Amino acid sequence: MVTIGDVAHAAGVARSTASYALSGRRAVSDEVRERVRQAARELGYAPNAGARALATSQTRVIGLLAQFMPDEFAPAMLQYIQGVANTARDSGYDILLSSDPEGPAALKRITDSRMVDGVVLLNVAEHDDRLPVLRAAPQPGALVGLPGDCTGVDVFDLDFEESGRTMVAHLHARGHRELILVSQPEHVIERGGAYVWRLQNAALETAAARGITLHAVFGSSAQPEIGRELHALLDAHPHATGLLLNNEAAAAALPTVLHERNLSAPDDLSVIGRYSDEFARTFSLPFSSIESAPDRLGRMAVRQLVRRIEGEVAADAPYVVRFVSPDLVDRGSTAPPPAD
Amino acid sequence: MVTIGDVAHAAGVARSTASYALSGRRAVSDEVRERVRQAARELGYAPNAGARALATSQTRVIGLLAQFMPDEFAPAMLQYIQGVANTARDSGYDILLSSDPEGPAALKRITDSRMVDGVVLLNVAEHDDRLPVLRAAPQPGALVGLPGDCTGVDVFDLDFEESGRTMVAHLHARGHRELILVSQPEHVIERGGAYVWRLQNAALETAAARGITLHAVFGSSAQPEIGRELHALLDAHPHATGLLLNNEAAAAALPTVLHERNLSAPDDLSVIGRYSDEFARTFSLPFSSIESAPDRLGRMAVRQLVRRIEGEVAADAPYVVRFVSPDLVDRGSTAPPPAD
DNA sequence: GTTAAGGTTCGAACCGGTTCGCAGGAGCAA
DNA sequence: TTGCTCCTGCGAACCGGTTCGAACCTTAAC
Repeated sequence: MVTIGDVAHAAGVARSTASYALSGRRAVSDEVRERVRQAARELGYAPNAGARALATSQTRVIGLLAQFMPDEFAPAMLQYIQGVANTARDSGYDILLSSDPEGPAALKRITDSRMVDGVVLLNVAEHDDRLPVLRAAPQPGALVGLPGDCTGVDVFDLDFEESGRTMVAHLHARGHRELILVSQPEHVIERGGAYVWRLQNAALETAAARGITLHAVFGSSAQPEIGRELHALLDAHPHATGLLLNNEAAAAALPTVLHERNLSAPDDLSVIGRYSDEFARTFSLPFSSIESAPDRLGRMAVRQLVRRIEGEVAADAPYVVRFVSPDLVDRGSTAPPPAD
Repeated sequence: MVTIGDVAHAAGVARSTASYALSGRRAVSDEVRERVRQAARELGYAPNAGARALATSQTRVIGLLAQFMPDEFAPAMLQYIQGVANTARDSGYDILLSSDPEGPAALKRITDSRMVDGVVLLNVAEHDDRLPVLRAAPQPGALVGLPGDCTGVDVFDLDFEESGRTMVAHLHARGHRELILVSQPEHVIERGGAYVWRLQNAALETAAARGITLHAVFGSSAQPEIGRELHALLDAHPHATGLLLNNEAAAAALPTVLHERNLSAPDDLSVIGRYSDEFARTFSLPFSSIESAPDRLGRMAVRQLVRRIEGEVAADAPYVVRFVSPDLVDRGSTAPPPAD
């Protein structure tokens, strides 16, 4: 392989001069700089990443720890990954992806061996095993998802409280007085998905404050089951006029269920979901929804991480916990309740 | 950070001895080996990846070049990535992910700077811009997807010809004599998706050889359109009794279309798709399908790549082009045609 | 008792970059 | 002419591993 020594030799200068000519970190005469660049181009010189990392203790690589939950919808995860990957490379970083089932060990390996300058954790749970490892690591970290303890890391998440309030307020404003909220299954919460609680509690409080009824239930995340559950729910609450879905499987199953009951939204039932626009497109769901904006969250996390890596924020600058406000994407599935 | 020098010092030996003690590449007395290991453990030593790469010219990282097509279904892509990532780490490799829209430049950067020991290309097109770059690189490469020219790389793909034959033969064996094949849209083919042709041509030949009718058409990959197109198709060919779908959007839209026409599979229409089991689960599709096995293909590609990296196959060993035979996953959507 | 063989360990060089200190030369003022 | 500064470029050291050759010490063989 062609090294900077070869370039220097071809240009008739010392290695150090070639390095300075290419990096611009010290003044070099115009003439020499041009000769060096020319030589580098002609020889097809590309600096060796390992050597550079060794010399500068910078890898220009960001670690991305994704955990694939078998019961989670793939499109959303891929959007997170894309948001992170694209933003990273716009900032001049590559991505080291770990989809490791046992995340903490992988994280430790990657940070200990200095393969990365920083780390993004996706899908962070309430008590996440990866967090202690990340805090002990010398590299900065950014999370997507809100853990119980946010010290030492920058955190980005959707504002689930606000999402819950918005969903209820939206339907209440249109005159609905009895609503059903289908959350994700309990095992998602047990796994650390506290966001399910956050949305549900905020929704319940809002409903209580406004004096309307909200039936909150957990639904399965598997397809045939959730369909049956939705039927049962609609049977059990015949006077409910609004349906809130914080459960992607339920949203995907609902069109069929409505069809089978010969109902349509918003004429018979107003519906609001909570999922990404991409998800809506993939399943061609006609329901208005709170946009979960995975790409945006991924981008924000990387941006902040890069700022920390490059020292644009002081190492002791306070850590950020930022909630992005929910956008309600109107697909026309809400209206005043039927006159009855 | 703690270096091997620190470990050596703590154990009272030379750096080289510490290195040999840890790597086992030369004999070291039991006593010293134990002392060194002990010291490494106590100090929390982890070798610096950059330094090791520099010394050994091995990074133990595999580059993964995924191209996200906006009109492609995310779940499948994620499965490829998972298959690659999991197999890689079982073999002791990490993954450098590039989702670069402009793949060739990213590939060149990664290989030139020696960030990776080898490369896996996903979603390879008939004439793929990344291939010349890969051939010029010093690292070996493995592809998922069949390009026009396979020289210099190992190639893995589903056997689309066999898939086409199987689909037609399966229905013919059950007595069907007029079939419809919905392929992916033409722009997928123009982009280099020759596999669409491969399946379609094989299906047409098989139908011709068996003296039955096959209407082959291209369908959109967007949701509202493909639904209308399916309706139009069924209108246009009222005597067709079998439907073959090499188009994921069509498969996802079909349940609704059937419902709207008050048809059901297999009683009124026999249906076979071509998509992954994961895809079927995500959309809870009740149709039998040719399994596209993305995880399996990803795994095969990494396995072979690792063999080449580690020199288990001679550098001049012939390159592999392997087609995996299609599995037909029976979900009970095929039967003899209705008596009529 | 000398020599050969074998097992251990050490020191030095190397991988390919970056960076620091210094030296040589030009330009300018005193 | 001397003295100073400024501009360029060079050499050497360093980052943290790995690996080669040689030296040392036992032990065995003749």
